[in-house]
Amino acid sequence: MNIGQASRMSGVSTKMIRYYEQTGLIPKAARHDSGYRDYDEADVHRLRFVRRARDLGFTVEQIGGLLGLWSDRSRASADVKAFALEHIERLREKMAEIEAMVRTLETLADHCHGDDRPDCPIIEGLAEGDGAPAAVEPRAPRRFGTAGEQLARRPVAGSRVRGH
Amino acid sequence: MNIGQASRMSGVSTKMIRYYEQTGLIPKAARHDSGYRDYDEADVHRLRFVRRARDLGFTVEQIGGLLGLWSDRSRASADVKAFALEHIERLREKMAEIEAMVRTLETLADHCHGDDRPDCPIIEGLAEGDGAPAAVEPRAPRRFGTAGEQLARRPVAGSRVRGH
DNA sequence: CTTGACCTTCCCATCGTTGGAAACCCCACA
DNA sequence: TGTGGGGTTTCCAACGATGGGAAGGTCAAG
Repeated sequence: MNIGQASRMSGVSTKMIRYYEQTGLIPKAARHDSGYRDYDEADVHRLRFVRRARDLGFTVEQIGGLLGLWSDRSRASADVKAFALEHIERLREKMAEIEAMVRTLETLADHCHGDDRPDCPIIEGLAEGDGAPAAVEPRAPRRFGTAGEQLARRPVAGSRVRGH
Repeated sequence: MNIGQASRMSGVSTKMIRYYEQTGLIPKAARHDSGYRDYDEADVHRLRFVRRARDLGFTVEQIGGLLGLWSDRSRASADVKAFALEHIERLREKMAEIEAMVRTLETLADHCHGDDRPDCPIIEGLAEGDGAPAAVEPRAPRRFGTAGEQLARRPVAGSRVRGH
């Protein structure tokens, strides 16, 4: 089948299928004489695997590892479990960071009367708030970046395949 | 003061200070005869504001809005509060997405014995799991992208200024 | 044979951030 | 006065995952 149908069946956009192939996450697709990529059920199966892993927050690199574990019939289930548990741990850290943001913001918002007057503890909190970096000892490098950095991200993607 | 000192005092890297200036988030800095940028206390104050907002997960664009609210003495505190509450809402959505991932992964991991044998419900869940996109109706476009997409992000950044 | 849907390979943009190169500036020390 | 080292300037590129679009080739139905 052509890439479009594989896309529809897997839920991975054609753009991403080509990208995954190009970066080596998935093997190069077979080609028709025309040059069109040709996919079979196994390919679609793999693409679905990739998409589900992606939906669970694994990076493409990690998915490479998962694909390896998938096709390695000699690997122990403990290996997979460790992989998953580590990922869960990372997800929890991310959640904790966001939760901390929410708490801070709620505290600020709670103290803001939210009426027509200009005085606003939220803005003042941002302007004068603690955590003054000059007064703060160097924070240890964080393994996976601030959650804040993750929030500034990309628009519309739940609409992956259908989106065009 | 030079950019380096402003960076140290604000917790914003020199790179980012220049970037914020270039993109218009902050006004162009004054210059010495030498061409070096020149910052005063007010500039540092603004940079700190930006950094705190960033740490709370606001995008640079949103921070532009916040800076406007900050300097607009005629705006109502209600405006700021609405801004904050909306952001909190977005943070909560993000958390909920990640939480859903965690739940799914935990369910899978719970069913994995995690020993030397190769059978692994985690891998099988990825390979065969429900949510088969072909069988699923088009999901509505999501306003802020899947949380999964946010997780593939950047290394080391808590070490912003100290990092070099 | 035309039309339109599909496919191909390109390159570009996004967002926030870092890295590096080549050049220039400043200050202290000899 | 020379020199060295550190700070600074601008510019260009990369990351990761994704979408957008152009310019052209292919295919199947009419």
